[in-house]
Amino acid sequence: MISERLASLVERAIDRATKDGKLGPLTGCPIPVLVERPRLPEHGDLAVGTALKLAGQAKMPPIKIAEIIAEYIEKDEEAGKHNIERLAVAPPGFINFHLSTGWLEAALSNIHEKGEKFGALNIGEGKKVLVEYVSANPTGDLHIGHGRGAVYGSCLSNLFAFVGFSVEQEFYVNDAGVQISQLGECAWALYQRLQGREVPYPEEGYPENSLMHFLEPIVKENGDKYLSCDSEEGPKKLGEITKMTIMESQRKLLSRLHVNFDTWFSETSLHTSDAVSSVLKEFEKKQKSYESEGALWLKAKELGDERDRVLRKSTGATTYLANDAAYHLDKFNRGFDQLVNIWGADHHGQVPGLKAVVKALDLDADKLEIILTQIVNLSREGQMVRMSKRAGTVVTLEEVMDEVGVDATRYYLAESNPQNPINFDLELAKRTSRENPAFYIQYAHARCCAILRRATEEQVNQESGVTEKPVLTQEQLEAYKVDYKNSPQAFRAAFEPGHEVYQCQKALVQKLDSFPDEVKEAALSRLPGRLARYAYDVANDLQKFYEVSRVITDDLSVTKARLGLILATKQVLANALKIIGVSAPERM
RNA sequence: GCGCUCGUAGCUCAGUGGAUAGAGCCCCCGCCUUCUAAGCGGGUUGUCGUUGGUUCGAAUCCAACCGAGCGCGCCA
Repeated sequence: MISERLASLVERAIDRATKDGKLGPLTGCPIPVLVERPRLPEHGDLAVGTALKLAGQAKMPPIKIAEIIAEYIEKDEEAGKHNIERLAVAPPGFINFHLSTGWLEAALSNIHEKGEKFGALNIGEGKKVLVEYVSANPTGDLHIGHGRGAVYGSCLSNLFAFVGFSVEQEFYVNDAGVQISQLGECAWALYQRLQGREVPYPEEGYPENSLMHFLEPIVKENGDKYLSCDSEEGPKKLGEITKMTIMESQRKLLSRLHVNFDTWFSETSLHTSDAVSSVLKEFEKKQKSYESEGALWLKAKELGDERDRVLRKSTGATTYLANDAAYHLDKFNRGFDQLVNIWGADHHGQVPGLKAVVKALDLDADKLEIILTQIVNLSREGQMVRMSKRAGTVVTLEEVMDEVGVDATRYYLAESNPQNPINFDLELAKRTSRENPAFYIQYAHARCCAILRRATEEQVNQESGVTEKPVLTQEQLEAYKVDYKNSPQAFRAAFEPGHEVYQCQKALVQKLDSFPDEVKEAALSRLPGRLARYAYDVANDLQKFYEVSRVITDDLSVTKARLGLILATKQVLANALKIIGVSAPERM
C-alpha cells in the first residue's frame, strides 16, 4: 500500500536523522507514522504530521523537525522521482507529498494480482468466532428492527470471514416458556374461529392480525383435523405448528435478504438436554448462587452487576437469565475463541447479568462481546411512520423489502453505525438516482462493466446502423489481465502527469489502494458500514475520472492501461459490495 | 433517581489530538454529436448541546450541567 510505503520511508528518515543526532534527544522513531489525505490539493496527495507530534520529545519547533525529516527523505532512494514527484514542508510542521506514477502503478498491479482477495487480511488467524443475531421469538413477523440486526450481523460475519476468522452464524430460537404457550392459545383460538367456532380471543395475546396470515394456510392444509382437541391439547398442537410455520417464514425472508444462518439453536433443547439444570448445579458448586424467598439467586452484584438476579423463580420455572447461562456455557464449550452477540438496544439491561453469569462460571468474559443495535424509525417523505404493536400497525420487514428492494434495504441498514438510531426513508430508498447511495454505487460498477463490454463487443451505431468492430478481442483482454498482474509498467500509459486528469486518477488509485486499510478499520471497530461509505467514495472518484477522460481511445497502450484501471475499480467495488451483501450488477 | 447510548449545516449523517470542520439531500446556475446524463462541475449553509479543564493545538480526551432515546421485574 502506498501509505505504508510512505510511512516506512518517513520512519526510516527519522531513524537516520536521530542516529546523526539531528533530532535532539530522540533515538529512533518513537511513534507510528500516520499518513493522511490532505483536503486541499495544494497540500499534495499525501501528508504526514509526525513532526508536530515529535515536537515535545525532540524539544524542537515542529517546522524545524519537518525540514530535517524532509532532508533525509530526499536522500532515500525510494523517494526518487519515479515515486515521489516532490515534497514540501508546510507550517506548522506538515510534510506534503506529491505522488509520481511508480507507487500508483504498483498499487494497481497489486489489486489485479489479489483479485477478489484484494483487501482480505489475516487478523483473525483462523480463530473461531460465533456471531449470534436476530434471535427473534417465533411468534410473529420480523420487523425493520430485526432487519437491522440481521443485516448488521450478516455484514459483520462477512467482514470477519474476509479478515481471516472462521465464522459461524447462529439464530437463537426462543421457543420455550410463556411466549410460546401464549402463541398456542392465540393460534388455537384463531384456528377454531376459522372453522366457524365462536370462541373468545386471549385478551393479552398477540394482535390477531399479526397471526391470522399464518393460521390461514395451516387451516387450509389441516382442515378440521385438530378441532376435536381439548383446551389443553389444542393450544399445544396449534402452537407447535404455528411456531414451525413462523420460523420457516422467518428463515425464508432472511434468506431473501442474503442473511443465512449455519445453526438455529433451540432454547427448548437446553431444557430437554438438562443443560439448564446442570448450569444451576454449576453455580451452586462454585458458590455463586443462594436460595432466598423460595427462589434461587445468582450472586451477580459481587460480579459487577448492580444487584443479584433470580435464576429460578419460586414457581420452579427458570428465568430467561438461567436459560441464557446454559446457552452461553454451551457456546463456550463448543470451543469458540470469540463470541459476538448482537442484541436490540432495548435488551441492554441484560448485559451485566450475562457478563456476571460468564464470570461466575469462570469463563473468559473478554471473549464475549455484546453489540447493541439502536432502533430504526421508518419515515416516508420526511414524515415519521408511527408504529404500534398493539394496534397492529407495525410495518414488517417483508413489506419494506417488497417496497424498496433487497439491495436498498441492505444498504441502508448496513451503512449506519449500529449504536445510532436511524431514520429509514422509504421514498428515498426507492429512488434510483444519486440521492440513493445504493444505486449510485451499483451504477458505478455497471458503468465499469459497460466500458469493458464496449471494448470487446461489437457495437451497432445508433444513427448509421453500421456495425463497428470492437477495439479488442476477448483473448487480447485476457492477455492484458496477465500483464496487469505481472508488470506494473502496463499502467504507465494511463497516467499523464501534469494533466488535469492526473488529479482524478491519483485520487481514484489512492482510494482503491486504501481498501485493505478500510477493511482493517471496519473489522477492528466492528463497523462494516464504513465499507458502504468507502464504496460510495470509490464510485464518486470513478465518476469524476470518467467525466474527464475516455478509456477507449485510438492509442492501444493507453486503452490497455486505462482498462486496467477500470477493471481494478470494478474489482474493488465488487469486493466492498460483497461484504455489505449488496449485488454488483453488470448492467442497469 | 440510577445506568447505558447519543447530541456536528434546514434534513440525513462522516469526522482515528492537528492545516480554513466535511459529504449527500434541499435550493440556484452551468454541462449530453463522443465508453450508461441513473452522471459531472459551480454557488449558499455551522455558538461542533452548554460551561469549565488537560494540551503548543480539542468536534475529538476529562468533569459538571442541559437535552433526546432506551433500560432499571421471581417478564421474555
